[in-house]
Amino acid sequence: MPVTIKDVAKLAGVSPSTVSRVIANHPKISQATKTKVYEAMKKLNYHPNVIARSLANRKTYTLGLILPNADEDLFENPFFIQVMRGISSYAQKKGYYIMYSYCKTEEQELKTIHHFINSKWVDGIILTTTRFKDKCVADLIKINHPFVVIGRPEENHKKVLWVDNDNVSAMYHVVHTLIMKGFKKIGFIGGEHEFTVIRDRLEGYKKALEDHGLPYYPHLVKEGNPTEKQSYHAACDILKKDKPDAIVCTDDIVAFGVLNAIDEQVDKRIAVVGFNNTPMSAYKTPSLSTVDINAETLGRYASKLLIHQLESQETESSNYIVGTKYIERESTLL
Amino acid sequence: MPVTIKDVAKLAGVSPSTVSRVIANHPKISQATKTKVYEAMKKLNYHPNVIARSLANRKTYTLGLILPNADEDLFENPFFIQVMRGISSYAQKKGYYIMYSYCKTEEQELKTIHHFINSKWVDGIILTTTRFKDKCVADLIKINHPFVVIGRPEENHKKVLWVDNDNVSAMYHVVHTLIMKGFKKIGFIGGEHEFTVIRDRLEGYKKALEDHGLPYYPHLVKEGNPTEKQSYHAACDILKKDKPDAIVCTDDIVAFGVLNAIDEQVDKRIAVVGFNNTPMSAYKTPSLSTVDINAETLGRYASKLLIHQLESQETESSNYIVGTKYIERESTLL
DNA sequence: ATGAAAGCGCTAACAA
DNA sequence: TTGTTAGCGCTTTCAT
Repeated sequence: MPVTIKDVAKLAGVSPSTVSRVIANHPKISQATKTKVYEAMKKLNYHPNVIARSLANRKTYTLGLILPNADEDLFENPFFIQVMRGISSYAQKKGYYIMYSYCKTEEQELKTIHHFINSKWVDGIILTTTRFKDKCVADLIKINHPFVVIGRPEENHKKVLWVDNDNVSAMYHVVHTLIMKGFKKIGFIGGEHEFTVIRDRLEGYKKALEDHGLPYYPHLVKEGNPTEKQSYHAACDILKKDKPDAIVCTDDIVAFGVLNAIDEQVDKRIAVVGFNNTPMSAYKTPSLSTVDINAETLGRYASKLLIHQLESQETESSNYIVGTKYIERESTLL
Repeated sequence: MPVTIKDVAKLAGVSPSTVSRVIANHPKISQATKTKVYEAMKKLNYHPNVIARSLANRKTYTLGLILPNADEDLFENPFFIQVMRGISSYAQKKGYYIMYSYCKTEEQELKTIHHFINSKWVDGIILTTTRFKDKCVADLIKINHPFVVIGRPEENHKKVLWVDNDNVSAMYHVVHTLIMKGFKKIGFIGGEHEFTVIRDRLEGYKKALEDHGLPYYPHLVKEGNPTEKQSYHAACDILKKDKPDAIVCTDDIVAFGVLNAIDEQVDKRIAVVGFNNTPMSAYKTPSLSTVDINAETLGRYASKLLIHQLESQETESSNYIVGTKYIERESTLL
């Protein structure tokens, strides 16, 4: 038989509601009764039942985390685990718990989100990637349920909570740096165009070329499935037609595929830059120049924004931009 | 105002309990009322409130996942994310959700476990690593709460649900294979001795040496913090005193540190084997021979065992041994 | 500052 | 086969 609030009340010689008030740290409660109640709780080893509290409160103190389950490759990307740790570190501090769910497709994401919300499982939702016209974002806006998204949503910037890197300027900086070092013909290989992060990085790439008066060659730009294999083929395609002196990529895994393709060339002097600063990027030979996007910070701010909204606290803004850092390694030192 | 079971009952012209029975797929319910109720649910867009159901049922359909948060290095180890995916894939199929929590220390693990249980958040607990005399395991046994552990607990084999690789024979096989290839003086560098997985792999190492009539040299064996840096130093220590022709490691990250140390040697002809088949192991130059431990399968079986126990289904046994596979790559081809 | 009582939404024993 | 009723454990008006 579990010990309930009633047992505590009885032992402390007060009413259940008083015990409840003590737990909730209600202001108008005398120090004397507080002490009595705390003692009774200790003596009985009482612990509030979260489920009962949730039912009465209509608040579960749980956040639902939607994780994509794309390719193996993509998945083992430490990005997600870093994000999860960031989310958890803030949430835990605030007494929130995280429920996660892997979703294979956008359809399944929608289904999971609706289930989380309809069944009243969670107070808020965290999305970890943003598509161009994201149905999840659209739905969440429509049903007006609290959520935050990692990655800038294409529409409704103001209404939506989001955290992201400034991917345009991050990639701009990479390309700019390469150009300053004397690279002139720079290719771009990226993931699916439907994700805003890819679009942004492509935009930064284009902008940098433009600002430096360099032409944009469509045949040097490839987007697609960001696996090592696909990226290898993408690089081969480019190298068959032309010979860039550098290739920037939207992910380290993409860069690895590109490096493999370059390795088969006679002239291997092509600089490569990845993105995300995965552990692998440092281990590879040659080590890979890449961009650290501070994934853990992205996660931490995501839960921060969401929890603040749930507790209707004032926030400076509805979004955060997390800084990035270009890390130069051997793959750009030719 | 949320739509409840009462609204459905009213519209369908039945009692709330009948609706409840329809939801639970109770056998003794006429097809006619079933249809009526389903229609009413559709019409009202009704979704059961899990929290209320949990309170009435004393069952949350939620599993608590305890994740260690050791070193950055360790953490970005894809092992955990693979395990998580495995857990989730089975749980989701069975209608269970997963709540995760990162714990920095064993103390915090204990605290989190007790909180999960005391507050009635979860039906069962999943532990992702096992220490030698694991306090979490001991506590969970003491309070007799359902749980499963990934890694074989040192004590109470029979009473506890667990899944693990056969780490003794996995490492035995590695060392055996090396010996068969002509390696004679084989070192061992591993993680903390407090973890059973490390103990087991060490045991397999010793056994293989013994079975092949090779001596066990304590100065060729190091255990400690399994970071790249620490492992580098451990390897340096060994190489200062002696010159093994192979070193087996309990983790790929350890092996990377060892490779760095070897790289500084004049004679680099020392074979290295890692463990866990991380993506990095294939990318490294030279690529690293390693052992695939099927982390996702470990996770899947863990949730399977736990959920079966929660639903008091018969299980063939209280534990699973998940197969391993030695993957030979360049680091052992000298 | 504290207590009584109703209710959060669902389930289950007991009746019918 | 279905309805009635009494909880599950906690919160929260409304009194006092």
